[in-house]
Amino acid sequence: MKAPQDVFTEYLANENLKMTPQRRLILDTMLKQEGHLSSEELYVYVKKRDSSIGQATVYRTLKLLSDSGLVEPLDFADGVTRYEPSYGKDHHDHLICERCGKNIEILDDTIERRQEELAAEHGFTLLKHKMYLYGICADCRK
Amino acid sequence: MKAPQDVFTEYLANENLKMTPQRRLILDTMLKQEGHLSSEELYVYVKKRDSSIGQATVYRTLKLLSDSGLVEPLDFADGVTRYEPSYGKDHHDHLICERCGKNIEILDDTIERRQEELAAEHGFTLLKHKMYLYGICADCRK
DNA sequence: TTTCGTGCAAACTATTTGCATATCA
DNA sequence: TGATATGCAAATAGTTTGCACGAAA
Repeated sequence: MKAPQDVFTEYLANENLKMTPQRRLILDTMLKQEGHLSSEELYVYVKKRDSSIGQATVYRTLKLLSDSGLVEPLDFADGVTRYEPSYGKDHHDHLICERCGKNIEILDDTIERRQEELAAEHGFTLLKHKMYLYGICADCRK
Repeated sequence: MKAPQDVFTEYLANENLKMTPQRRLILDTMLKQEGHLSSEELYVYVKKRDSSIGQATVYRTLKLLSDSGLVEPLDFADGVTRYEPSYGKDHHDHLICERCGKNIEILDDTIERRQEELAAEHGFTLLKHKMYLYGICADCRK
């Protein structure tokens, strides 16, 4: 599997876009973080490494990373778009504790298959789906 | 089953809030519309019936309707929160055409059941879920 | 008759964009 | 060299909020 940095560089070249130190740094920072980062959060980390980088560049780069398939936007419906590295990772959905915010990655073949079937039954070609389960985790229920 | 208007009145009384002509009109307008309305869209309809009503009142009332269980907020990830009447209606998910915006209500017992099981396997008590399937419909594929 | 609601406009938050300058290919 | 990227600040879009006045319980 290609390194993410190479994937990004190739994507940029393909689109007649350019690799820059900013883009390299933002991708690197994104990949080093675990879990789900908002643009704002990523911006904070990025600024620690290069305080001259502007917030707009982070927004713009995240869009590129998303278009190139390296990260995936998540939508927990709190008004903030978060991203997670997705390159080389299996698809998964999310199980979220409404009390403590705990966020567990889940995957279920039965559901995935039924989603395909359901779409087909309605004449749709399925492109993607979003599934979020919200509940209270065991710790919070104690 | 109680009338939605009564449900709303009771909810308000319970919360020490008041029924007003505006709230009555907004609920009534919401229920008369089919499908998924944003606050902005609802505001346009509401203004046709009473042009003195302010947009903030529509936002505030939608929140109350949501809290009282009469309507449900939807999140199609386009930056706009939409609502649909949910009182007395069965739960369902959405299958959305990315090209024409067609929006089909779907429901699948197998998926619903697996969602419960998945949550339980992780120690969660499931409160709710969101599932959106995105694809291209037959018409748009022609 | 007091608490709550309303309309208005201003405030807010997340994100996007215009522009002059700086940088990559 | 010429197209693209950057940082900044201003602009945008959806939504929320402060306030003085008006209305429901």
